[in-house]
Amino acid sequence: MNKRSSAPTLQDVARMAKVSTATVSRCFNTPDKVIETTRDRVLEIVEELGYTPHFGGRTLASNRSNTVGAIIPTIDNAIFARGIQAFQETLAQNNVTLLIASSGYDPEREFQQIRSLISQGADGLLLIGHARPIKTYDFLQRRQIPYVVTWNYREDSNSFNVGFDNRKAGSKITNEILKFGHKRIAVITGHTEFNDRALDRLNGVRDAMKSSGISELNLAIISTTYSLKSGADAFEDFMTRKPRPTVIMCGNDVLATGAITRANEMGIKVPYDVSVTGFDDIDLAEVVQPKLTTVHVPHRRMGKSSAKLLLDILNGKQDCQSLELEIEIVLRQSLGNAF
Amino acid sequence: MNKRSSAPTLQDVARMAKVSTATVSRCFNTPDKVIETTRDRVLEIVEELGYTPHFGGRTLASNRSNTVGAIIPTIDNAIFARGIQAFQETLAQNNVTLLIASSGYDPEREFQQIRSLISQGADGLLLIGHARPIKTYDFLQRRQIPYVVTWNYREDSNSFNVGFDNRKAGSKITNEILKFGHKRIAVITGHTEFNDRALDRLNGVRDAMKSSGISELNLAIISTTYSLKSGADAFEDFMTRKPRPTVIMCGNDVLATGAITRANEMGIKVPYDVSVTGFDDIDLAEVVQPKLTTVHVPHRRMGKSSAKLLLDILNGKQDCQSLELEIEIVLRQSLGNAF
DNA sequence: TTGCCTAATGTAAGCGCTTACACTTGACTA
DNA sequence: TAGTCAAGTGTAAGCGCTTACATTAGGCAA
Repeated sequence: MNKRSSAPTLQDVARMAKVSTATVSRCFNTPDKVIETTRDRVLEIVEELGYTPHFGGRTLASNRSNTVGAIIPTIDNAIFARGIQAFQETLAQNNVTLLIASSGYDPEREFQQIRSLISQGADGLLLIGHARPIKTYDFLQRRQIPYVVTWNYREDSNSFNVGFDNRKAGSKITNEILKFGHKRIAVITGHTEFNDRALDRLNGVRDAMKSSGISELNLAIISTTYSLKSGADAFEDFMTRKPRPTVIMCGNDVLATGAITRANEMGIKVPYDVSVTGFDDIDLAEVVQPKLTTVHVPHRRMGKSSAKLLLDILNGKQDCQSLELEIEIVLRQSLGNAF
Repeated sequence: MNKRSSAPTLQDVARMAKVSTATVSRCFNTPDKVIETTRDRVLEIVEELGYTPHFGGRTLASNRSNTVGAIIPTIDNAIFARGIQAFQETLAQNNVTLLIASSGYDPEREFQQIRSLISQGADGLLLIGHARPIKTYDFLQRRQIPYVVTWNYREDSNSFNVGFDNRKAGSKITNEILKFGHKRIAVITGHTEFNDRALDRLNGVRDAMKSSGISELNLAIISTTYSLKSGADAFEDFMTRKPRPTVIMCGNDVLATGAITRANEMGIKVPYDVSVTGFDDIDLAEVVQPKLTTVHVPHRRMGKSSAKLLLDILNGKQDCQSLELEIEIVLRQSLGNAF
């Protein structure tokens, strides 16, 4: 990597403005401690030189970076995009920069990324979901790293936590489905290892079935990766089984869209031949035909609230609180009566 | 922001391993200059302490950060997600971290973000498109910042550049459309100010029409923001005009999907009543009914190649070359004969 | 006038790291 | 045997910045 040789330094500015480096520094950090005439002169030079403070020097000296990190499973998925965008916007309003890294749903990589972001100077972190190895939590604990867990809310969590209860959400949509008279339920879920959102949703389905007195024997599950094609393939798999399920619940809208697309190709009519539901309520849900009945997740609010909480923690605010958000079921056309 | 007080330092490691700080440092940076027994001892302590090198110190001392920044118009859009994901993966393979910032299509904010990323220590940058104010280029020039422009390829660019020629692409799909006998063409484009991709695509349409001897009077244009709803509204607007266009070309697949969705709602049959085309070939294109005829953009290849080029530049490799990628037209169902 | 206080600014230490240079040791060559 | 060299390690300077503390100057009360 090459040198950033030509970058002007605080020294350069100080020399040209005929003040000490301390004064220049104060112009940035505590402007009201510098008399206006001096400040103007300094800022003029700053402009002229195109001076930008050197981040490394700054963090070293002040032991803070105004940077937080977020580690998300993948960038390439609409599921996270909206929430992260809101998270970032809120941080930006507070002059905090966001570093984004992705783990590819791999806890080991997540751990590395956490270390990497911390050594990059991140003051705090945003993490998705609760499920991660103890050693990761140990590290966070030992290094006293402020962090917020989002995308899932758990009553009993030891972490600061903003999100919705995926288990309740799973139950809620299942109850809705049961109202339509469905008995044979199939679930296409994302892999549940180290993905507590997926796992909790699935357990929510089980909860609801149990409390309605429906045997687990009526529940069929395929777990797969999050892609249109996986959703489509899993759908086809279910449709070749006998007896067919009457409803196919999908772990997110991407899987559900894949399923419906395949249904259309196979000439299977949704919801007349089989119902399909999604989860998330991303744009896709209103694009696919028939439109998806799904769980509406308040992504933007989640991102914004997470940012606020993390900022509060970092600013040492007292009694910071975890926050549970509510979800709603959005009834569209892909869920119909059991036949 | 709070202190990271409890982080162990190089010193701590050195003391516990009974070596100098230089040796510990070498274990990380030039491991083959340290004899194995020493290295093992050091790494053991590193593990035990959960030591992570302090980024600030590191950048200060070495004047490099192994970090590059990317400024994209928005995170919340599938258009960029795939390419950026590939970009990031390639960097990660080379132990380079990616910082992502978003500009919201605003050149002023882009400039700020560039400054911010640079002061964060980014060694180089990825920028989307060529269109930005001179002062931004001046800054990049003056500070000698290595950068790669992507998502558009221009023969005459002064910048390192990986992408496809949006103008040619615009022509190419227009020619395809003309083969289907279309004469009255409507375009729904993103705003073209400081968006050279959109502008070039539009100019490509004009080029193709001109060389086929079709008057500009047969071209209607609406420029709008990139969202499903904007696409839908613009579509409806066009459909109420007389005479109606026979084909609606959309600046990207999101707009096109919005258009088709609205068509379905209005009972307008695509492609029998009107044809619709997109641009990008994201997942959406195969989900919407009818499936989209669109321009396939090699997003992943673009991201990967951009990363490689940027890394080469940063490593001071000689004769780095800009790279033009080819696009292809994907014929699906949304384009039919003019009626 | 003297003494005290405050506001503005300067001085200089040191944040954690890399690296040029110096030193030590042991092996090899002439 | 002395001389040369390379490998492994240590010493210490200094990267750009913040900030505790020191200094200066001017205003005001006694």
